[in-house]
Amino acid sequence: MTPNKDAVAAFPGDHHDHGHCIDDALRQAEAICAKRGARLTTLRRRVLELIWASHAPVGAYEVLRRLSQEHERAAPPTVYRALDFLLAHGLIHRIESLNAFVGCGDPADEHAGQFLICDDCGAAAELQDRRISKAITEGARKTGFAVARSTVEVRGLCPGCRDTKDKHE
Amino acid sequence: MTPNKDAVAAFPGDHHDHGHCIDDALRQAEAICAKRGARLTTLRRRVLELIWASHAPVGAYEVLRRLSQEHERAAPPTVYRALDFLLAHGLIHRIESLNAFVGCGDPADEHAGQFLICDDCGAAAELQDRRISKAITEGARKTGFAVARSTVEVRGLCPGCRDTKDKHE
DNA sequence: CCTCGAAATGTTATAGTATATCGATTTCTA
DNA sequence: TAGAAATCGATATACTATAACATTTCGAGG
Repeated sequence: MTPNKDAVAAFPGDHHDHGHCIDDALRQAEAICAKRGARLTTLRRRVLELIWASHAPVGAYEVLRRLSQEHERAAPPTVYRALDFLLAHGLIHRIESLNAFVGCGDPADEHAGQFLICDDCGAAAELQDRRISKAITEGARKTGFAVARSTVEVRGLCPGCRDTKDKHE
Repeated sequence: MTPNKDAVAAFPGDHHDHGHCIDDALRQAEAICAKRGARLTTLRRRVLELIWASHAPVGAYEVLRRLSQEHERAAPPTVYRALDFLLAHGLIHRIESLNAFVGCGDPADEHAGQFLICDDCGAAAELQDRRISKAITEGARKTGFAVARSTVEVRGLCPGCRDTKDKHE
């Protein structure tokens, strides 16, 4: 078991080296796929890269638009199949409340997604807070419900946007 | 503030008097709308009733299909407008992970929705568990995120379906 | 009661999200 | 290298949601 990862993720600063985020994600993806004998094809790799273009979740059709600029024959199934693959291997997460997808920062570790989504800049940070998972499992158990998986999507303001609002409003 | 409502909701039994659920929901809706000077028109009332047809979330187009059988001129906006009204007044909730809507069992009390959704029978039970809300708020706070509202949708098996599975599998 | 303005609903069109299906191609493996 | 399986191409279509404007209904004030 991995060490405690409560609130592991946070919002990267405005000026972080995002190229590093992308490189890191792609390297991890390759390692994971290699280990599992899964094929991270050029197309899938490229879709993963496009999703990692920022920390804000991206819609499937936005991925399609971007992909189309370099890949003549891209159609909705092209993208959805790649997304399905990436989801199946935990390389991306689906944000239900946005019908959008975001890169997973820690794909090596199986985990339920908990997301903080900024209403201002759109960025999504992934949380892995044991207290939240535990509260959910226990709350559910009281009613006799057996938890399989859970979706937690929190909206509000990220630290950066909160500061901006404070100054200007 | 209302008294503690941790885990207020549970799954109604298979043989509960669902007519009572519907009547109760409609009565509460009328009281709330009256108090606020909001107009619970025939159409809105009927849509609320259709959503309360069961404890499983219903899609907008399913509502439309049902409504069409008695209301010749129903079109998508007819339904979506009614849904918007009902959402605005807290009479129903939207289940993001299903693109569907479910009646609110306690519309008089403002609350964040936390839902337990059975993968087998489709029923959704609403939870109002302070520990979950608290864990989310605190987990978010550690990262400097200011929570506005949160979506919690838990999938798994409800007590009834869990029993059934135990017997037959 | 009447009228006027606002709210609600009707109507048509279209945007946005996702999948079914079948055929062609590539890749892996025996 | 042939056969099977996985991937991708291509087309069509289903499902979800909203835009825009016309018409009707409702209710407050005259």
